[in-house]
Amino acid sequence: MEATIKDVARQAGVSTATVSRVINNTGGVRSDTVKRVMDAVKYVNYVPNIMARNLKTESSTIIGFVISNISNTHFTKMANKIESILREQGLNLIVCNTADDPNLELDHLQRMIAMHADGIILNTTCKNNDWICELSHKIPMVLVDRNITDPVFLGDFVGSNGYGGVMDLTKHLIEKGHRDIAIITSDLSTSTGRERLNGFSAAMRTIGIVVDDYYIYRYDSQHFSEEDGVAGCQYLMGLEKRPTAIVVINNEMTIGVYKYLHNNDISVPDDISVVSYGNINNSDLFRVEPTFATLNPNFIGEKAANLLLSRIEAPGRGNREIIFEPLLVVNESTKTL
Amino acid sequence: MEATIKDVARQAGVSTATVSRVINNTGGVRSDTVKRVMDAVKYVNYVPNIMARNLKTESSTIIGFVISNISNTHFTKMANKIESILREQGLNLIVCNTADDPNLELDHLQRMIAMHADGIILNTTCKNNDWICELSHKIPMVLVDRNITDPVFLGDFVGSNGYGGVMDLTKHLIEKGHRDIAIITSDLSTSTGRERLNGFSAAMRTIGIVVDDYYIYRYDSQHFSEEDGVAGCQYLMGLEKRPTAIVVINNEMTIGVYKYLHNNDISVPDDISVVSYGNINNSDLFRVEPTFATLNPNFIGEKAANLLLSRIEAPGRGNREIIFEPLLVVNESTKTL
DNA sequence: TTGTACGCGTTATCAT
DNA sequence: ATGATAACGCGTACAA
Repeated sequence: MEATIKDVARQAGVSTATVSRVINNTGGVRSDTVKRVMDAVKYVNYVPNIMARNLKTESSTIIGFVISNISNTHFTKMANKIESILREQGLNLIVCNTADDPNLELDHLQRMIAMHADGIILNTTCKNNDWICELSHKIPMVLVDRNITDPVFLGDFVGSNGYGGVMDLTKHLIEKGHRDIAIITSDLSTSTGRERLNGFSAAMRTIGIVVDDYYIYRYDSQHFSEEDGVAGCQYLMGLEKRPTAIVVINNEMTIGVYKYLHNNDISVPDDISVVSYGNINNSDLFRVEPTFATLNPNFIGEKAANLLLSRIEAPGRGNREIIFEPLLVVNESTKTL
Repeated sequence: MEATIKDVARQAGVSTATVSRVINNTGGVRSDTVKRVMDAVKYVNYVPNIMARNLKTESSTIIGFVISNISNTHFTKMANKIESILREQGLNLIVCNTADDPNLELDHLQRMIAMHADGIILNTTCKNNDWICELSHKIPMVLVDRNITDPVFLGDFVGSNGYGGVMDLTKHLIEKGHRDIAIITSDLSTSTGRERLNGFSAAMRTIGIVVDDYYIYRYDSQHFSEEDGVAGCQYLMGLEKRPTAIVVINNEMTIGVYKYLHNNDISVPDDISVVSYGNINNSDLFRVEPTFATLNPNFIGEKAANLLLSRIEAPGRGNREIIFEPLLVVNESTKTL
């Protein structure tokens, strides 16, 4: 079916070795034979078989970007940035979506290693930590957003200060006079989930409120999705005594919260204040612009790509961490009590 | 470095053939040897080399999804849907972003063919038509959104009726009394760009207006991006006599239009009416909900995935086309003159 | 039930 | 400057 290097060789009347030299331009071939080979390549429509090539060379030019939610613009913007940087180095980015399913994460990572990818940028589910720690010794790896704090892990991390960011958001509400402040958080087995909740708790402690498992205004959802935001908001709005403000710990869930409130004619910020950890795409066009803590996917993507490149150069180097400091952007979604 | 099938064989004290039989469970192996092999696999941490495997089997389980804009939720939602369908068949979706660059499109497609992908779902740049037509005879291919109307092309197409959709949008404006109607369109070498402009022209003809190259209210941008929407809007708002309404032919450009108008304190719909071809993510939260023609990425994704699956079964079958009929959703962005 | 041996398409080594 | 050939890791006849 597909033309192989042999077909080209036969067509050009040379050996496969020469063809190989030409298509990889290793040099040492007379210019007229180069031309003969090139013509033959065109003629038989030859495309080198990557499988076979990698089998020999023990390398691909593939970088895997494995993410938990391909519909979240936070990640797609990151993907854009990463791709543009890697492409300059002749590397090809491949995006894989785990949908936060640990099994899919394993699948994708297995495939990456099986393809002999040159590196991986991973937004992990945090459910395969041991396995990933082992993997990190075999392939250059950079984690984004969610960290793995295991001494065995070898690689870099780029994320944001979720503790400080959520603390700032919460303090902002406190300064506006709020006390009955709710939080919609998610999967606490992720580093981000824990950190952000801790930031909230720390801020609440300053006004003498303990946020524990029994804190009435706390909702721990399973995922970080819009649907989970809806569910969390529904729960909170169903309470006998409603909170006056909600802290939502990621952008997608905030959208869910906004939609629930809008669909149920609950006004922001008149009836309830809302703050979000992380930018929401196009939120400057929203009826009520959310107050949020900035998260910069371009920044994170750029750092991650560069860390990975330097790690590919020196795979054994020590772990590095880059933490983005979110800024508080105050908009219309919070009112003074 | 990496453990190979030989290491497993040595460790388990069997031949490589037996190991192969076990990991592919082809059967015909005593259960205790199966166990011995499995243990050895764990022990040496063996992952089969996909390159080598595919080199033998002449197949991968890879499906390429090559798109023009990974930041457009239209495509990421499609990706989610496609992935969930393909996964049931044990196929792995890989997403590649061309950013509407014909060279990147070639790169990605070359790599897909070189990886012996089992199929491709493509949102083409429409700049490599001849090459893609040839390619379509070598690998099962389904086009989404943008079509290639070349008799040589072998494959399926899933898209939407851009002609009718934009015509409906325009007629809606006409019925509201608008006459000075502008259009922001894009790259007319794409099938979608042409079609949608034609729909607009047809509607305008019903009120005796000719939309040609010199039609003052027409802006042809290069890409379909938000930035191009901004530029188009800026041009139109700079005209001596402004239009009273704008038809924008995709969702991203509409966002650009919205942002330009918002940033320049031009009110929608009081100062100008706007309609969009295609849904805008979260537009139900917008200050002014846009009137738009629906585009259903889930629908398109589902159809595309299923067409591809059936084409993989029978690669030579005749071309098929599925056209989604957009619905007009009237919201607040259009006012009666 | 298990093992031996060949070939997939490529690159790299060693001759020539 | 070019060619013959061994390897890469795997699956699979065929043999045992």
